[in-house]
Amino acid sequence: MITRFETYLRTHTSLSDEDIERIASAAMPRSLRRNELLLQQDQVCRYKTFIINGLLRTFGRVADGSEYILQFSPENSWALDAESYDRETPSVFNIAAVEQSELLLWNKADFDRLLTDIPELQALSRQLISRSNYSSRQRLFTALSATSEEKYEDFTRTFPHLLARLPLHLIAAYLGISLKTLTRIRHAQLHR
Amino acid sequence: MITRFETYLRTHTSLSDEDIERIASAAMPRSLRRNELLLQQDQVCRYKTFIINGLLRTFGRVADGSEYILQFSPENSWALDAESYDRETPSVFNIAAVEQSELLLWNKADFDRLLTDIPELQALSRQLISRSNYSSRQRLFTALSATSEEKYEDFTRTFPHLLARLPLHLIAAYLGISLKTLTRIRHAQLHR
DNA sequence: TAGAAATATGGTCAAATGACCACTTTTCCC
DNA sequence: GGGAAAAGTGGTCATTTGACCATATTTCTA
Repeated sequence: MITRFETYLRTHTSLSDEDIERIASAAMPRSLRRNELLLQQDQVCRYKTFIINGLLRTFGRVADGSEYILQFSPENSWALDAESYDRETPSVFNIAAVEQSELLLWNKADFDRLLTDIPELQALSRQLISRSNYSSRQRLFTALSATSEEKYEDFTRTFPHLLARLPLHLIAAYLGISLKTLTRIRHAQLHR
Repeated sequence: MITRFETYLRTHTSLSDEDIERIASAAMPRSLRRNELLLQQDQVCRYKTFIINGLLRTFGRVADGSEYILQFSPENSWALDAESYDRETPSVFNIAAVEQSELLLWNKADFDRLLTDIPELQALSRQLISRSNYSSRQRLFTALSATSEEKYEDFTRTFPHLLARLPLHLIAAYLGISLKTLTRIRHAQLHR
């Protein structure tokens, strides 16, 4: 289980075996059942989370109770509410499991120490943050400018591997369109 | 002119006079007329830019030529395409002046040196990047979840000082709605 | 394995939105 | 100062979208 994480580190960095071992051993394993929450809004996000297998979603709720998804985090990726984690303030978002998932958690104190002690982990961390920021910027632009159909096509292009694992209403919540609109788009694409 | 930037640094950091002087003297002044471009898509973003006065917009174009605005940068803020600047790759976005503007530019080599030499500048830089990321995340959520009217109200709440300086079609391009819809919202709010 | 819950699709209707056009007022710049 | 461009508003109509409802199918789980 932890081996998967070690493999991830080995393929994404050139960290020494000792460092990898040190990072991995600071983690707490956790599993999440389908729909179980990892982080609830109004709580502080206390952990940096690596997904070993399964699939998480980060989402927010609006006044009427409906949910909109900011991000999906499949195996070999990370999940956290960065603002809440960094500033130790209550989160406005939630993180929950879409599928039964296996996770590794680090609390902030431990992870910060690893970051200061292991420069290459810091480099990886920065790289991940940057990439995530570039892609949210791109996503914001798509959200502003694309039609519903373009948004769906963009999604299928960008995350082909997630398509089959997600119920349509979650894809709709990610695209910011109604389930009805999404079904219509799919229907129209069939007859072409 | 450069004094304004020095004042900015003094109120946002506790940098020494020497450091402030060093940072300021590495900058190139530049002015931009209304609608003049600072960065054009397909070009590499070579400068970190501080806005002394005036107002910039960062925007992208879609196939049909219409524009959508990612960000406004008024005086005492910064503008750049982070992804293009960091990776020295062609930008997909443009930056242009909404009003006649006075800027300070640093090229990457110079600014990187300042960052390594002056830890507190690095701290400020990190803080600015983080804040910008938190707010784009929040903005993405609004773009996904809010109605046109809610988006406009959110905008007036968040940027009351920009309202009077911006023509409506630029606000519409920022909200990702048509000018017509924006006019309708304003019309409806009058009769209430 | 049976019942319950989740999922996918479709129909209908009303509301929201955008495209296109016209007109007036304001602002800009030569 | 004056002509041109930009900005703001409004009308109309077609399209898109969402809300609500129903139903068939699949999946989950007790």
